[in-house]
Amino acid sequence: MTRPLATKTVVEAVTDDLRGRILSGSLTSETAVTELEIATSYSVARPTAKAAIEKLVGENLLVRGTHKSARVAELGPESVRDIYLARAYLESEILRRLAATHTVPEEAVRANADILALAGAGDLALVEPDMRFHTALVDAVGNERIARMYRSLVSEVRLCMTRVQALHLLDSAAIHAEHELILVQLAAGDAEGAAATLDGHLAAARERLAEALGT
Amino acid sequence: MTRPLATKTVVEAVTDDLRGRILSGSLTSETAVTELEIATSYSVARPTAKAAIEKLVGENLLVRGTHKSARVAELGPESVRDIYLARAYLESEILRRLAATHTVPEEAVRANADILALAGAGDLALVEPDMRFHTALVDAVGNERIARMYRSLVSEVRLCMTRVQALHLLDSAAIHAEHELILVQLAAGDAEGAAATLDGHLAAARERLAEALGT
DNA sequence: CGTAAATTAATTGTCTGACAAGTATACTCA
DNA sequence: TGAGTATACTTGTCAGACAATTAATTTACG
Repeated sequence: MTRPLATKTVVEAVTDDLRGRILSGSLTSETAVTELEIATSYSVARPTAKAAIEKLVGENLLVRGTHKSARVAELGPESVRDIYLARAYLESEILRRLAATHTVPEEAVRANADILALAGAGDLALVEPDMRFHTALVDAVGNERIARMYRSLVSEVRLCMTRVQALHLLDSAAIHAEHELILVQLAAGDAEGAAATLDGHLAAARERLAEALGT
Repeated sequence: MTRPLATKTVVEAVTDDLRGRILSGSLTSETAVTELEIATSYSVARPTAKAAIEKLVGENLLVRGTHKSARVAELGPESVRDIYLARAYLESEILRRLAATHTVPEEAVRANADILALAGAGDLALVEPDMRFHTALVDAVGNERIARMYRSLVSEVRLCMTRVQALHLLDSAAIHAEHELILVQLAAGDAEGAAATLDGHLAAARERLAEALGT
């Protein structure tokens, strides 16, 4: 069996780099993303730039109307609440099912340990292990489509977080403690408890983020 | 406020028609979908056909590797189980939340009535109101991203169903009864009961569909 | 006769260049 | 100052072409 090596087409390369720029916050909704600008800055043809933009529109990271320039999706408080509520719907049910089989994903344990290790490394550094913790839970159910759906949400969540990276929204100790509680409840098979803890965990983050983005 | 009138670009028109042909089953995974064939049959340029194909790939209705022709996504038993399990994850949590507020969506009630009305109209006719029932429940939570995720699953479910339309997999009376029970449990605020009923409802459909598609 | 290598055909990836169509802005004239 | 027109900018679509890769067919050799 030959391993499928990661060869990237030009469109994919541009898409990935653009996505990185969006998620890192160096591309904001203030500046328009025109096809010509992308094409010239990457030295590719316009159809190539167009394809990359349309891919990101499909991922809901960019928005654009017909004959209008694409822009980074602006995420107001209502979008943040929508995203986090969607997360809560997905993840609380996931926890119920994991608790039913007393499953405690190893990757989630490692990710939570990393949160403690990075305690004083700045707020932005906490985002990655936090995301990894939740992603590990989702992946543990082994459902391809659930994982796909969650990925699309995660992109938007990261988009939010870069906007408020300067604010001290994340308290590493509190996050670690709540995650730990969830893991304990999973091991104990306490489905309702785990779901409730997660709801609280996400609700707190949601409201703080929504408030920070509020006009 | 000007109403956004539904003008379709050529790419959208081709995409919509192609999607219809896929969901109706007139395009199967046996025949390859080449860019040139689409371009000539619709009398559009190849880049236009390419864009339409890539849109449908983004919707997981078509699959294709680099430098290979696109094909309708083949859905074996494992895909069916994956899809239905994802549905169960989403919908059972949705029912819990709807039950918490004793919400009984009117559209779901109407859809379930239609299932009875179409009792003897052939199996394929039952798919539409069945889908409408579940979609109504999802839409009732008022979450844009949840709705988006569910839509992508529904497309794949319909893709499955067209493959087994000849089999008598759906018993309208049983479906109606289970739906009715869910609505009653929602009204009573019985979250666990509604979730359990749904799980059974989806599990039965899933196994019958998976078995029918089994090699 | 069967297997492996080489050639050929088919398909997609990407580019250049162009024109049409729509949007938004700026400008002119009343 | 306000309204209508004119202009620049951007996207939608097309045509044509070449490169790169995959798959199939043919050929050569054991």
